[in-house]
Amino acid sequence: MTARRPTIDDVARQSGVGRTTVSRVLNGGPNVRDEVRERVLKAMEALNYQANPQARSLAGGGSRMLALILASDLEAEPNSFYASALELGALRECLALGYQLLTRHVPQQSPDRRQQVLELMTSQRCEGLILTPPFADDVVLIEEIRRSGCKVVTISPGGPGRAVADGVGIDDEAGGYDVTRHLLDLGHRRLAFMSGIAGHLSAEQRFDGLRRALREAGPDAEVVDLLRGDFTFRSGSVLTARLLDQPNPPTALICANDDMAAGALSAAHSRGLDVPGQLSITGFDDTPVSEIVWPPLTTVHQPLKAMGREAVLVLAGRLTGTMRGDWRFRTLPHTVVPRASAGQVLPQLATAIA
Amino acid sequence: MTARRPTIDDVARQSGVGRTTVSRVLNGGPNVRDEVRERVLKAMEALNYQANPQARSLAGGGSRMLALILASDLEAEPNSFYASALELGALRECLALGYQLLTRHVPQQSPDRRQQVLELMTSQRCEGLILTPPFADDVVLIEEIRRSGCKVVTISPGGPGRAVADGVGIDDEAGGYDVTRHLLDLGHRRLAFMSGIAGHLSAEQRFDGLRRALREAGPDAEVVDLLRGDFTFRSGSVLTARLLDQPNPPTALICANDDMAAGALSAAHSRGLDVPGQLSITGFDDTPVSEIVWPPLTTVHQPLKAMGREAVLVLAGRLTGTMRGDWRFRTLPHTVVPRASAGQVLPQLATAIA
DNA sequence: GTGAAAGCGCTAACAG
DNA sequence: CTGTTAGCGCTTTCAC
Repeated sequence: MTARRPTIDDVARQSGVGRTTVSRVLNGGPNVRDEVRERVLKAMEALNYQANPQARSLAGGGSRMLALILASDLEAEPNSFYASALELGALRECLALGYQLLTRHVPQQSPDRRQQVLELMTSQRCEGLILTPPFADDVVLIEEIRRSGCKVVTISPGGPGRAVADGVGIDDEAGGYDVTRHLLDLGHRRLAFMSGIAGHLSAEQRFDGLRRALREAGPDAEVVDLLRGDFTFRSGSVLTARLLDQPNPPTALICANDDMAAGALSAAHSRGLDVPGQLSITGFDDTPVSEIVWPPLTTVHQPLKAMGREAVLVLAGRLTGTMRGDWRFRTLPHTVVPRASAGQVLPQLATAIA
Repeated sequence: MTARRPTIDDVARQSGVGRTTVSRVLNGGPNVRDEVRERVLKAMEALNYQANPQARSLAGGGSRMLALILASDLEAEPNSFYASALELGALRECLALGYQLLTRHVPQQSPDRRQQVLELMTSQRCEGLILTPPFADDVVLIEEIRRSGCKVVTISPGGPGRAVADGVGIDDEAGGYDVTRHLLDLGHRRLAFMSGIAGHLSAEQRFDGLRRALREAGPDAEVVDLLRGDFTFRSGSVLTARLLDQPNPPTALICANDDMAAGALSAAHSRGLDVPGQLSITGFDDTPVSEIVWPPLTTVHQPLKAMGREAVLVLAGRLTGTMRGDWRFRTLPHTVVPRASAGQVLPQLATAIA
């Protein structure tokens, strides 16, 4: 029933060479005459041959398996768009380079989270791992992974991660600065910031950028509230509802990601607040969420697909030895995407404050 | 550097038995004294042994690899939430049962889409495939997969798929019926329906349900428009904008999924239309999108995680031989989730029509 | 340049 | 009940 797949020996026989030679052309090895290589390639074509990855990896050749590790919040819905975009970018590059990509969500609060990552790595014989925050700054984990001979690249490492592995990401501090400037330019002076979980260092840097922008803007601009969310829609809506309960709320709320901004929007709507008329809200990431909500979110675009692609490229470079030397952090460009959720401070609000 | 992983022989030596015996306890085989099994288990524990899946699969044992095939629209953003929920449910069950899960998005319009699925299957040595629409109704594909000795289970097959493989899903016709009844009960009589791509048969059945509900409701209830979308947010907003351009629009719009409903909502907002005051909108699936938008979407809950879980269970049953006999379709319960996007027809609108 | 031989870690007959 | 013997398809020394 099951048509047996052709093996390397079938190709060898068909092309009248030894098995080793086939293996050589398969792996782009040296010491094969062009004429012979040609012949082997033709036989592969004819037989529709494809190397068996299991056998290959068992025999000691690389497994050509990479893994993308994403943090998940056991009970909260995962930030699917963020994950998908990263995955898509990585996947495309893997395809182009002939790697396999495994994507795994690991509960970030789990006490054995490191163990889970390590287990995936060993059981699947991964050659390279892509770590997203907060794993990207888990120096201990990174060292353990490397000890097993696996390459590591981090997405958006906050600082510690950059010292121990290659990394890819945007300049988060500048992103926070830029979106804050955008709001300041619109006339806002009373701002609130909603951060994500504390371990997500690169997101924390967005707040550093906000502070820098405020310092530059002078003493009349201030952060009236600092809310600690967890990147979820729910936290965004709950915290914003609480924020709006207080007297003299801010005129603008900067959120560390789009999901929380969507939650903030929802809370504003439930109170019948006009956005951006009475409250401007901004997100971060520019995931599809920012266009799905109403009004569409002003946000900071992060080139997630490119980041995924770049991560694979780095891994491949380290694996093949093309890339050598010190850890490198590759900064990709970000942009503020002005949409309708952030607007000018209304005159009466501005004067009320003055 | 790289600590060599313990092999089955290490375990055998350590526990003083033959390699085969270890293999047997590994695979839960019969013919092992409890005392010996105990001893072997202890040795595995002590050595922190984990079977090498590559070797296992190469040796002819099952690869224990399952794959979830999702349709993607090359250029459109994927319906991430739908995919994630299905994946999460499947993944959890896989973990429990000791299977690996591979998730792959395949462009549904690609001429070689079947080839892509088949290639993934053979290259990864999958033992079972979970097919989502429209692949779930691709009888040719299903037969080809089975010919390779791989088990198949479909998610939401529309009809053809049910005749050739096991399936899991809700009663989509009833779902369409129920949400339509909900709207009729709210007083709506002029309805519009937005469908997804034509090949997605189970989604088409939702429309059958709508028609049944209308027939029951009598002649004054009617479908004033039938829009053909493609399940994306964009198609939802574009088509709705067009719909609202026409004179005498419907009072309610039933969308075949949440993403299109979100798009519809967005289009309504851009025109300053009150939802649900002037237009009620409903979605389908109850993905997080339905809570992210404003007002939250009335929708039909589809137990996606349970569907993913159930699919793996079926595959496992067929693989182990626990489940035998004819293809079975397992219907999971759905429910209408009333939220704020659908409301009563306003008196003036009702009379305007009368 | 090329091929023969020796495994990688495991499962699956087949004997005991 | 348990162990022995062959491979699964490939990469890798190491001869030629």
